[in-house]
Amino acid sequence: MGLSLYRKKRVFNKTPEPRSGKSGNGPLIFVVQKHKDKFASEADITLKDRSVISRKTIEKMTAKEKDAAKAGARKTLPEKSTRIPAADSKRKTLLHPTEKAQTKKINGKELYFTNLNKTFWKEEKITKRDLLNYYYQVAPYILPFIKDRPQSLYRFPDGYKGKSFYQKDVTGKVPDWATTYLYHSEGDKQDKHFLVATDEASLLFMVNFGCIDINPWSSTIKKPDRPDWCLLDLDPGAKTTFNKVIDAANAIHNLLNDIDVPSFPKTSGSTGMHIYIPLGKKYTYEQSKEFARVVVTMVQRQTSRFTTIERPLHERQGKLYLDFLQNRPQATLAAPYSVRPKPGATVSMPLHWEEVKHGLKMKDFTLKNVPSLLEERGEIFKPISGKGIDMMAALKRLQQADEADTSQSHREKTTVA
DNA sequence: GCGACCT
DNA sequence: AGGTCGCAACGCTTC
DNA sequence: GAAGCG
Repeated sequence: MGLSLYRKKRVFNKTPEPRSGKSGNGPLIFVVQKHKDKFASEADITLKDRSVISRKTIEKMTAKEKDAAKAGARKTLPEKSTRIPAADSKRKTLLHPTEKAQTKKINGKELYFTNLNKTFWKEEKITKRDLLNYYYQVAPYILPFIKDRPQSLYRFPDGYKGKSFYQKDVTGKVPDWATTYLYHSEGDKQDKHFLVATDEASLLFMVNFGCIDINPWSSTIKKPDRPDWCLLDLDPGAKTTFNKVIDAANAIHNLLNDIDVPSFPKTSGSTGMHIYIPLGKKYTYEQSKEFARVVVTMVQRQTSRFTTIERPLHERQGKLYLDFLQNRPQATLAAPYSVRPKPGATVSMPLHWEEVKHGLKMKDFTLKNVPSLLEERGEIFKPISGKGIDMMAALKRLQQADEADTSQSHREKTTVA
């Protein structure tokens, strides 16, 4: 329960017209209503979006990006990054370069690695051994974001183009030393168990099991109802360029900056981007989802030319889908530093916001270059599992920003008129 | 990838 | 001994 | 009530 925000009435256009820079899309829509628990002291919040919220910053941003695109180069800047000694170049490869199977002791557990010579990416000549070596090298970086979290296994026993399947229930399929998490599905009385990642051994076990990407819950088994972070998933349609994804990401960043909410971007490794907002295990999935709904709704209205929050594919018209529904129990997204089952063995790569600009390419980050990149750049995603935002304060600021922009748009209109 | 269950 | 099979499932939305 | 979506 908790913060419940619902659509009162859908008024805005399903296929919004290209904004000619004049008016918004009409009155809103959302009412954030208090419920008796967590936010009992808060008054109802009504956003009357005229959808002019940060248009200027968007336009500014777009101009800046044009310059940047002209200038070419993408600069990186390690600000506050953490070098993780264990992942420095001293951390060598895990596996023998030619043996097709091999036993290794990891975290005191015997792991039998199989089919090491099997090709997982044909074009790039990447083998299962390469994949295991990759995760061994980045284990110190990825583990904080998967540790103690139940995993959805997405298995590709024959490489990224081969037959694949999802697996949640691992009852009887994993070694005795593995940690699992009891669950029941539907009206099923049968005991089922998620695999829980706990350490390097469990990570490498998953990879040997055919998992190319790692898909953890947003919460840990210690507090399964309280996600560490809120997720915004930018999922481009077929005819959306990656530069548009970048525009939308920056629009989200600008809005969140305006309300003092920290956010952390990464490439998805597939076609889109993911943005993380730290919640510090303070809120429910429901609250996280509704917060995300407000944010993407406001951003969608600023960027209605090329984004949508409509779920049915045919409603999207090839636009960039701003997905906030991943903020629910048991939903997963590829973890930071996860390889993806995609051409080029792309990696879901955490970025500095300054890097999120035109010219950035998904294939800038792959299994081949990420380990050495990490040595240079260090860890930058730590804050996503740190101190969380004050969601109520953020919503208030969101409303204030909304109202300020609304009245500003009125002023502009009357001045012009 | 691998165990369960057929032939 | 070899072949085939199964291996997720939930909230939301529209039809 | 079923079927699509992620």
